[in-house]
Amino acid sequence: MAMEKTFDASAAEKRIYDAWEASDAFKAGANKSRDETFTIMIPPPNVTGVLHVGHAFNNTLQDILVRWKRMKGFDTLWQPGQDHAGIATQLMVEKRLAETNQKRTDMPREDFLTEVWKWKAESGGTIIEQLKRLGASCDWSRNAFTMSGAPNAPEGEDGNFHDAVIKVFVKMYEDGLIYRGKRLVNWDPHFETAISDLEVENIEVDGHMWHFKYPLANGATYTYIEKDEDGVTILEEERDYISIATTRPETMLGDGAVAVHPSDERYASIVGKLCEIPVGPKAQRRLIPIITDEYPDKDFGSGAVKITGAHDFNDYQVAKRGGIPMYALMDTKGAMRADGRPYAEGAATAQAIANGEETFDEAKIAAMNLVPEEYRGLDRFEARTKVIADITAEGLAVMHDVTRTEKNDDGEKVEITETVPYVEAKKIMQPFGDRSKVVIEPALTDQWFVDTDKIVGPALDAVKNGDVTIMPESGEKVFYHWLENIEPWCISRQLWWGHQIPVWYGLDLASHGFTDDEGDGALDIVEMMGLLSRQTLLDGNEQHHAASSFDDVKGQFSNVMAKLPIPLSNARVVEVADKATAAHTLAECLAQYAMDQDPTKLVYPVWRDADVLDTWFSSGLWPFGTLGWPEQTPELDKYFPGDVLITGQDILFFWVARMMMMSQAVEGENPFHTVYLHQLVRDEKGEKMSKTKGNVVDPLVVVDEFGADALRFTMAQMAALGGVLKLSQDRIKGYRNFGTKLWNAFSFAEHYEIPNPGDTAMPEVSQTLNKWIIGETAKVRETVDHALTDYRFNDAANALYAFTWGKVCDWYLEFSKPILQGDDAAAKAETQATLRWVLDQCLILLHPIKPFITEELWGLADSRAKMLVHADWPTYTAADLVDAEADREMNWVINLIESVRSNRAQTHVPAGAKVPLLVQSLDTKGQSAWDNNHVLIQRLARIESLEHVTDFPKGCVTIPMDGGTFGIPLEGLIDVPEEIARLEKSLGKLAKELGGLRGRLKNPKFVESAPEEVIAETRENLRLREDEEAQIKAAIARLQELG
RNA sequence: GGGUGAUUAGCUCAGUUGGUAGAGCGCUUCCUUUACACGGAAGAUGUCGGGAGUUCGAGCCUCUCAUCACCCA
Repeated sequence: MAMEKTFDASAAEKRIYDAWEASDAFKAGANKSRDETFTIMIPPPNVTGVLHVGHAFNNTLQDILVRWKRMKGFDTLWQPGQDHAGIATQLMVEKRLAETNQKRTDMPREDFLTEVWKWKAESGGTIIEQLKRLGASCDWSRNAFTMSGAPNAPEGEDGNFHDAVIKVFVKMYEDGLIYRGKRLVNWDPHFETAISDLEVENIEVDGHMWHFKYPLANGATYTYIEKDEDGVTILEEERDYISIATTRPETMLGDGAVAVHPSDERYASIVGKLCEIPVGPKAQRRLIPIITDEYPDKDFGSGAVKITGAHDFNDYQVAKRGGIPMYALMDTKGAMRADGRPYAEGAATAQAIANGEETFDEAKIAAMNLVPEEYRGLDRFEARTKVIADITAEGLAVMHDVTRTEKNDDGEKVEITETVPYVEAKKIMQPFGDRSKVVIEPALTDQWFVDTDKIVGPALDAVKNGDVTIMPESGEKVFYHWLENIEPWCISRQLWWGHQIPVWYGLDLASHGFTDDEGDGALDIVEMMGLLSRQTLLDGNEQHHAASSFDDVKGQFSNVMAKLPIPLSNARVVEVADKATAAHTLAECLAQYAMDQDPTKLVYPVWRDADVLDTWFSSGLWPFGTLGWPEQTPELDKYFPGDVLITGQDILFFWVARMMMMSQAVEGENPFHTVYLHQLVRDEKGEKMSKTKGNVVDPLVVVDEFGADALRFTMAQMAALGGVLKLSQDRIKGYRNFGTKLWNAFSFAEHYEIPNPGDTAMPEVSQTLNKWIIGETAKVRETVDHALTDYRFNDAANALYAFTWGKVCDWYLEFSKPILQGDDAAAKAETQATLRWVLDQCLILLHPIKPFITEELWGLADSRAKMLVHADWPTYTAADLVDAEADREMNWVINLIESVRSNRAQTHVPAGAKVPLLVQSLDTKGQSAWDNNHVLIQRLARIESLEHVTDFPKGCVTIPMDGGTFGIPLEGLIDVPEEIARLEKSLGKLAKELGGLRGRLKNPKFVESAPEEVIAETRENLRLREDEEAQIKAAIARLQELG
């Protein structure tokens, strides 16, 4: 069966991939011939995801390493899987529900989760199929999912991941590494959840800065003096207010203070006084103190800053330092709060606090709603507009004069000066949710945090002491910088899709005054009812415990209850939906008890945290969760810790650092020894790919057009460490052509009817040509191994390209033609065997990068012991196989052919014409090189004959070679002046080089300090150049005689 | 504002302990020669961003300036 003209990738790829899978070629440990393991954990793509060019790059590199190690006989595992991707997936399913006018919040949580699982079943396999099209050789039988084994998972989604996540949470909770706290977090008003710092994108947008007057209390005044840089007073006036600049007027209602810098003389006289927030009902304007803090920048705005601890990260720090109350103004949707007691009451309490007349704690502040009735329920941006309008209307906006030119009724230009509110147009950095794209609101909420300070140490040390290498090295600096300044990691998310936090809460009865007034160890009805009538159960504190299930947590609550007076000490712990239900249930059962005095009916209701864990909490467990942890499986034993993590630089903090911290915190080991970070893949101009720009390259479209191998080779070739990745269509096309070149090398072999028995051993050879190519093969094998060992994928790809095309196809195949067509049966047989062997080596060495076409060509043989995917990687070395003499001779031949061709072309000898060749003073080595290879030389350089001469004729082009000078007599064929000009040009170049070489050698310091071999090399170089110069000069002389 | 990286042929990029610059694509000329026109042969193009320094010698090391990109504020 004759080979097709080119490799039909689209037809062959699926067939080949199916054959690999059918033979379990990718299974963990497949083709192992040694005990060493090689493990790569795939960075799990989102289960919602579709393959983008970053995945294609990332997974190509992983596949190259895995295929290479598998062929080398390592016990290899490439662990695949997907991430449940909390926010992204929930968003996706919500969008889908919206198509049928359904909303998540209209359905029970269970039903929504069923929808998500349904959606996962439908489209979760997409990315797997796409990875297969790339040729990814993952052990798909082990495919993992970060939500596997969750309580609500449908059949077929069993697995250990949920257990692992819960177990780690409980362990870290018990070890004191996880805590609950009220802190300012990034709040996404669209998803109504907290998100981590890393999920926030700060984008510069056009904003405004408003300037408002905060009147001093009781009509106080002060002299405001503004000085310029030289200390000269430029403004002096009496003021009864302090001017505040803000980009967020709607948060003024929550101000707790005004801060100025301690060194700011302008305000020194009013520090400690009170000023009035100029918004809200006049009767209840709140007064807040003017304080000092290092935070305000004297040169920014007015130098005075309003402090709104619950709505700004900087203010939060100031408020914490200064003990300033932080009043939360917004609800979970980013609208102004509408809950709680009337504004007047809240404002009065706040005033009492500001006056120091009343103490406060977190819970008390949190319950207060300081939004005046007229603003309640407004969206935050509507509220902003209204606040601005109200303040301006009252005359408390800072005004300034603006002059503009206008045409009056007569068409004349007139200048009009108006006094308008002072509003600066300003670029401001605004935080956006990376998923929701809405403005993130800092919000003061109760969240769960990992105490990263406590677990960051081992991860830092691992890199510092070299246990984990980050490539490129610059990644290490970035890693240190982030980890050394690490913030607590907020891990709770107010979502439904995810691992529900395994924490249960109960009302803290001890703190509710369920006290035993009589001290008799028992509560009587009066004592209990007294408490209930105060109705403080809902506002009060809670206690919480973590455990992997409700049954496990029961005991912990019982233990606490046991310390309470009878009969509460015997109450049965039951689970209810939420806090409100708990309070209700408790009250009801106490009332019941009051009637029947039956302690067996007493219950203590607890409720589970409704939140789920940050997706990255579970993906942090990926290196061992995928191997069956917490079960001590054989796979865990064998494949953990793994070897290399290949991932994008953008994910270093999100994932890499957290995996390192979690692996250490849980298993006490580093999850891998090497991290290979790569950049974002960009378009050919170096710009980020984005849908809006329309420059997104779909890897599957590329695969359709050029085949997976071409894309893979391009990816490998781009993968220089630390480099920017620019993907260009032309390159991909070029490497597709490379595949065709390889294909044609095989059709060459077929054309010459070279036997193809398969699995040929390296032949014993006597022909120089064959010795040479075997040596070249050994060299490239070493280069490839070294390159891949060092993760220099581009070096490996380039070396293989240069070898296959530049050595095998350009020279070896050409050289072999005369032998293959000749009569020397022994030489022919040897060359046939060598050629087959060399081509097989090309397939083996190229297979990790170009798996499909190589497997296809491998299959052309009569029989093969194994598929190429499991072929044994060669171990021969250049030291054993390179024959220096053969090497020298073949290079001499190549050199001669190239020189003759070059001279022919430049002197316009017709390409088809055969020319005679002359040679002068050829030494024995040269003569033998000629004798051995003259057939090749004559054929490839189109030479008629060789004649020994003592002098070259006039009009002869000379070719200086090691061991003799060749010449082509061209009298009458060449354009003399043109040829002289050409030679003089090269003489000019040579003179420059000679100058440099001579200059160096004449410099005594160079001779003194440079290493021996460098000097020797320079001398040899000079000798050769001088030789060349002499020959060119001679050639010019001859030509001049002619002219 | 802080950090990291980049700046090399027309384009996209290599260049591993400092020894005097390479690849692919594109371009020019020639060739349809019995593996391959997704091919073959030959060729042109670089004060390695600017400036200074260390060195016998700098694309590579140091400093500085400029421009760009990304990350974090």
